[in-house]
This record gives sequence, structure tokens and C-alpha cells, in this order.
Amino acid sequence: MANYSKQREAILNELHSRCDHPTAAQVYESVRQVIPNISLGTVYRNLASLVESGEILSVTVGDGYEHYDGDKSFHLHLHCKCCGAIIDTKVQDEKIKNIVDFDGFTPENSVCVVYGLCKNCKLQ
Amino acid sequence: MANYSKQREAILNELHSRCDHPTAAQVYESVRQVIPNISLGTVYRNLASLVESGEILSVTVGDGYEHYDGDKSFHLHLHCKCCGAIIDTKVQDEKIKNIVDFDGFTPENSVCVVYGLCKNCKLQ
DNA sequence: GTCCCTGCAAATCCTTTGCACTCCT
DNA sequence: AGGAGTGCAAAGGATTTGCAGGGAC
Repeated sequence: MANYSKQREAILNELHSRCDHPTAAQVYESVRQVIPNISLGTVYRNLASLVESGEILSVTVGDGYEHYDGDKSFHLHLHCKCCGAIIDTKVQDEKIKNIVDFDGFTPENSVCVVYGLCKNCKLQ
Repeated sequence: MANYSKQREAILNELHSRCDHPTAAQVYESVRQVIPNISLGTVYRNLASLVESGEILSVTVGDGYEHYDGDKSFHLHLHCKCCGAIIDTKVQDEKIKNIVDFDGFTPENSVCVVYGLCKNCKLQ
């Protein structure tokens, strides 16, 4: 079976079992508890491959790290520029389409980011 | 006057006179035609300082470069994952607030990115 | 003169990649 | 055996930073 390896499976499992948006290094640290001798390069290689095959999504928020998301359902990512949190927001397909209906642009599933301040940081 | 230098002014002028979202290297190339011996480090330093002081905005789209925007008015950035274009979209404040009204999150002016496919790439 | 900012180049840091080896079929 | 995937370490590339020198006031 093409692309199969226990390393790839462990990485995909890790992303499916958590609800945050870990970086490659964070995935590496977690998966190491299952496969202690896995290498960081392998994690990067499999994450890139999983993104390309559409099994996971990558999220760029501009904090210097690429983040990965095992949840492929349609949602926005709110990124707090103050505390760095990445918050999932379910929105109706129609709503986002309504906003970005501009010269034929088609939003891609799930990889939208809105920058701002989260509730906690706003209060400070 | 704190922060003033002809280099800083040339960088700000460059960003105000163009309508795209250049990278640091692109700003460097343009400003070099005005100040030939300016260094790339100075461009990076001033861009960071201008972002911090709110005179320009930085836009992260995940193409490996930070982009800079001299237009501070409220707008979304549509990023085509296929051709790399960054397209400005004016939206009403109300509309975007309506979408991201989630647990008190406050969108920050002008630094929102929506990923997808532009008209041209969609047709291919 | 003082202080801030520059130019230069080295350093940093996330990510990618080359290569020999291993694992699975 | 053959091929795909791995581990390791070095390379890559955008950005940052230390330091000595120069310009503004």
C-alpha cells in the first residue's frame, strides 16, 4: 500500500485525537511517545504528504510555525495576535461565501484565518 | 525626531505608492533605486518598526514570505493557493463582524486572510 | 558630543533534502 | 530482491541581530 508506514499512521492518529493545531515539533514530541526513534524529518515529510493528499490541513497564522489540523470540516481559524491562540469557529458555508464573493474567488475548505484579539486579551 | 531616517521614509513611501503586497526583498529592490546602498537588514528593521507603530500592516499568507501593506483601510486579503495572488477585498465592517462574532473575538483591522482559488485558476 | 540608526555579515531557526539503511511485500 | 519510507545530519532560505561607524540634532 503506497504511502503506508507506522510512522505516518501514528502522525495521522495524533492529529485526529487532538483538537488543537500543533506545529511539526509538537507532533514530533507527541508521536515520540509512541515511536521513540522517529525523526523530525520523517514528521515533516509525512505532514507534507498528508496535506498534499488532503487527509489533514495546514494552517498558517504568521507566528513563524506551520500548524496542522486534523479537522477537515469547514471552519474559520481565529488567531489572537496577543496570546497566539488559534480558535476554531464553525461558520455556515453561505456566510463566508457571501463575504468573499468577489471577482469569482472560491474559498478553499477550512483554511481561512482571521487575525485579531481574543476575549481574554481584549479585556487586559 | 525618533525613528526618522531617509531609509525609513523611502520604505514608507514605497509602500504607499504601490497597490500590491510586496515582500521585504521586493521592497528592498525598489528602494535601492532611490538609496542604492541601503541594506536588506535595514529594510527588515524598518518594516518591523513600521508594523509595530501601526503605519503599515503585515500580511501572512503562508507562501514562505512576509508581505507588507501600506493600505490600512479595512479589507480582506484573498490568497490564491494556485497562482499565489493576493487580492484585496473591501468588505463592510458589519459583515466580517457578523461572521466572526464568536466568544468575544475582535477582528483586527485589515489583517484577515481567506485562502482559495482565484477566478483564473478555477477556470483551468 | 550624544544617541539613534545604518551597513555589513554572521547567526538563528524552521523546514527541506541527500544518502545509506531498513522494513514490508 | 525491489521499492518505498526512514533516520540522521547537513543544507537551505527568510529573517534577526551584534557591532562598529555615521548622521541628525
